[in-house]
Amino acid sequence: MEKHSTGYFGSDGINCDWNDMEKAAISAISRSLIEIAWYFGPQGLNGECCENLTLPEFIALDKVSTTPHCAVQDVGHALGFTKSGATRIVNRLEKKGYVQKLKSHEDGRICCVEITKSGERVLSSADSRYLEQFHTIAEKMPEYTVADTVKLLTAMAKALKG
Amino acid sequence: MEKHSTGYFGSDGINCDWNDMEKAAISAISRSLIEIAWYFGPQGLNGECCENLTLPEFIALDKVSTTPHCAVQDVGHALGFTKSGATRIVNRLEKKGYVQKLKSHEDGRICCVEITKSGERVLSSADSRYLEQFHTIAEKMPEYTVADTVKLLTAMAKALKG
DNA sequence: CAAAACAAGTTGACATCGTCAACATTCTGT
DNA sequence: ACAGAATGTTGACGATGTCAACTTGTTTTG
Repeated sequence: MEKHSTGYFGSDGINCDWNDMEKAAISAISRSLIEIAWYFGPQGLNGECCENLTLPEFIALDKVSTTPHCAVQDVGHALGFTKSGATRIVNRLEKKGYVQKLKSHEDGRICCVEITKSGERVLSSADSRYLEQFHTIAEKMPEYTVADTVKLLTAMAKALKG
Repeated sequence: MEKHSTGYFGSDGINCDWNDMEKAAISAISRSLIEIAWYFGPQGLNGECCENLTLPEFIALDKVSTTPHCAVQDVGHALGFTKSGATRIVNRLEKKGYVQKLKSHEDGRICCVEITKSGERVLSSADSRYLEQFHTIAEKMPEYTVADTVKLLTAMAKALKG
């Protein structure tokens, strides 16, 4: 459970998963992770998930669309932003017409952010774009089926949250 | 080969890998990808690969360390930046003492960017940090061995470049 | 060989984007 | 009712990348 907290290069050979990999191969893992993160991240795909939507905006919009009575801070938490940053990204989405802000009836301090029809359209379009990208990549991995790749990535995403 | 170029939601059932997944599951893939990209990307890990190094800086430093006679623009290409942006990120690394610029002897226009000892140290430290993160995540995926996960991610990273 | 075209790198002006701190407004607990 | 806490907004700011114009050095071409 805590075996990695004191270093994963442990040379004692006990409780270490990395024994049979040389340092070079290990380093390759972090490069792969970064490669993937960079490719699908904020700078990848020409810096936009689809026309008119950056990656943080996509994530924010997704959060709004999947959260009933979504507060501004909920968006902030999804992104790891401060409440100030949350306000700003929600405002941007509002200016683009993808969300609207409504005062909550239960709590006057809270803004309920809701996705608009236009927002749903662009969200789905961005989704498609990512899927297309993924499909293209998956095709270049003949040693894996698409289903297997999807399964592992899904498990990994789930592990990130847990 | 070209089956996805006309849409991967094809309903004809021919040449379509997505048949047996509902739309929700498909959408989950792009969410997983984004989850991963966000986690390991520029905003993840507190916005720094390790103390004093952002993700673009890490990538730049890695490029420098693996490219003999690395020109400023080589760094730019690795990141998808303009030559102007490349100049700026190299300058930042230089100011931090992680690289140094030398005029090329073969071509007076070119700056050979070289990593310093201090740069190598921080690069390795950032590497470790990523590895640690990965290890933590991998532990939360009991259905896969670390080796299998590594293998797939490596294949995926390779596919991105190809 | 000289002039034009091209390529590498730098720089000033600028746009974007997120943080910090201070603030207004609205709840909550006692 | 009142102190304290929570939500959200805003001005000032810093970080970061682009664009266009420029300098310098190389290559091509007539």
